[in-house]
Amino acid sequence: MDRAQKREQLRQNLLGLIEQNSDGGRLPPERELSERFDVARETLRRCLRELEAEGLLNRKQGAGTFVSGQPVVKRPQLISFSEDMRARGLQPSSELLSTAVVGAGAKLANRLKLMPGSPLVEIRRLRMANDEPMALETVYLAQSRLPNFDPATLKSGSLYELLDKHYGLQIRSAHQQLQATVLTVEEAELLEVPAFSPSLLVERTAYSNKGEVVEYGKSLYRADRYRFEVNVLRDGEEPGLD
Amino acid sequence: MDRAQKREQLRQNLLGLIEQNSDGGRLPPERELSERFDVARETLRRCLRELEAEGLLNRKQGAGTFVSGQPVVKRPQLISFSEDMRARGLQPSSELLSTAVVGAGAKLANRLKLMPGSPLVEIRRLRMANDEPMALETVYLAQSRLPNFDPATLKSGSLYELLDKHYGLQIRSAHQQLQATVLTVEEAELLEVPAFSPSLLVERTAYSNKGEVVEYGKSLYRADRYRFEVNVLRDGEEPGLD
DNA sequence: CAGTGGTCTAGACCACTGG
DNA sequence: CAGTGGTCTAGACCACTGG
Repeated sequence: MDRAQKREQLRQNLLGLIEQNSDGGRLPPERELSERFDVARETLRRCLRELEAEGLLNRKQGAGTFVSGQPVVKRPQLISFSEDMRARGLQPSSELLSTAVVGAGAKLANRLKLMPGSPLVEIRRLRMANDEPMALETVYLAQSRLPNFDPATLKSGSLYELLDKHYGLQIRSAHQQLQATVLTVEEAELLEVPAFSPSLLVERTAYSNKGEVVEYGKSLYRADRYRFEVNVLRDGEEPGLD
Repeated sequence: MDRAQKREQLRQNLLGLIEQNSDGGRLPPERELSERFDVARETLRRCLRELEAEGLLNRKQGAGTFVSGQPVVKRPQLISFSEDMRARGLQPSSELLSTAVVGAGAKLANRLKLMPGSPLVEIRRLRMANDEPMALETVYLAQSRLPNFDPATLKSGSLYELLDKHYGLQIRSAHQQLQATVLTVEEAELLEVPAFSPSLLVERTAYSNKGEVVEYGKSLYRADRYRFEVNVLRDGEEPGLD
């Protein structure tokens, strides 16, 4: 039998045990399990660790290994504004405020990993939900990656879709930073709230599947209409570290 | 030397090596490292696995272990305020503002899945980083789960630790909601910022390993000193799943 | 092919739990 | 205190890489 298959087999056996002992049940001790399934205790433990990381098990030193009836927390995903709004039951739309080509300043050059002064496409959009302003978004992309870019295509569609279809750029991951801020008079006007209203500022750096920075953007969300949600798990173990 | 300290020591040594071989450099082979740092290869490997999961290393069978300059998406984790601050290189501390027993109103009863009117322990703390106010935190727990609760123990320690040690309650996951808001005069005073300053409001519902709601809390973070970070992946891809 | 990381073992001892 | 999970070891063999 193949080695890799051995751990897979063991995993299946353990999953069987977990099914039988639902919610709160205790598994036999590790030494007994390792003997029963004919694997070394460390091999068994590695498998148990993975199942624990997936939320199926719960181990406590000195006490035992328990089946946890807990639903697994879903990993947060990168979704576009449109997807986000639809998931909230709202109808997304956009108003293109401006597009421009600007030279990258120090900060933007750094974020996008470009030489300072590199030409950037700047896109400003007012993002609406059920025809009410929800967020003010400014996005920067390296112009060199977008030959013959036509801003008009953005009037209705999604930026990510455009990047994918026209330029083969696929966003794979993003780093987001959230902070609270206060709107300027101009921003407040666009979002149709009183000047100096609070706002949730989301900065996003998006990476392609090759690890290149594709996009840097900042969105100002209306504090009265938008909440950001995250589900998180406790503990350092990542499932399947190897 | 303590066992746990041994892996910590090893980790520090490896971090040192990583610093020296920046971006793309190759680490010595595992067998050599394990000899150099006087640990078993499996121990070394476990440490390497962790560093890889954190995105600092990149291992490839047959080829070697490389320092990765690439941003890797880290799974977001539920961490306590103290852990959060330490990760940011700041020294956490707390000032206990008040503890009280209050009856659950409709909203709190709903959040904590209790009958309205159930007694709740309310804990208010000013959380500091490097002795400067960082956040104002209010936490609610069902009193019935905390027999003989002594608020004094909270003066220095971590709430999660207390829950674990004294009551066997382990937090396994949480749902967090973030929004921007404005501080009241009283809140601003405690946080030592001007009245009506913006603030990042984080609401958290924490679940035990059995799926019960353990804690509901809200924290007001100083907008000028705190950013919340999330890394997200597009689509179903999970890094490091086996 | 030599050299690398990946898997697995059998066994020792430690740290914690709970009666 | 017996029993549990947690750490670590020394060594074997496998699977893959790259010249």
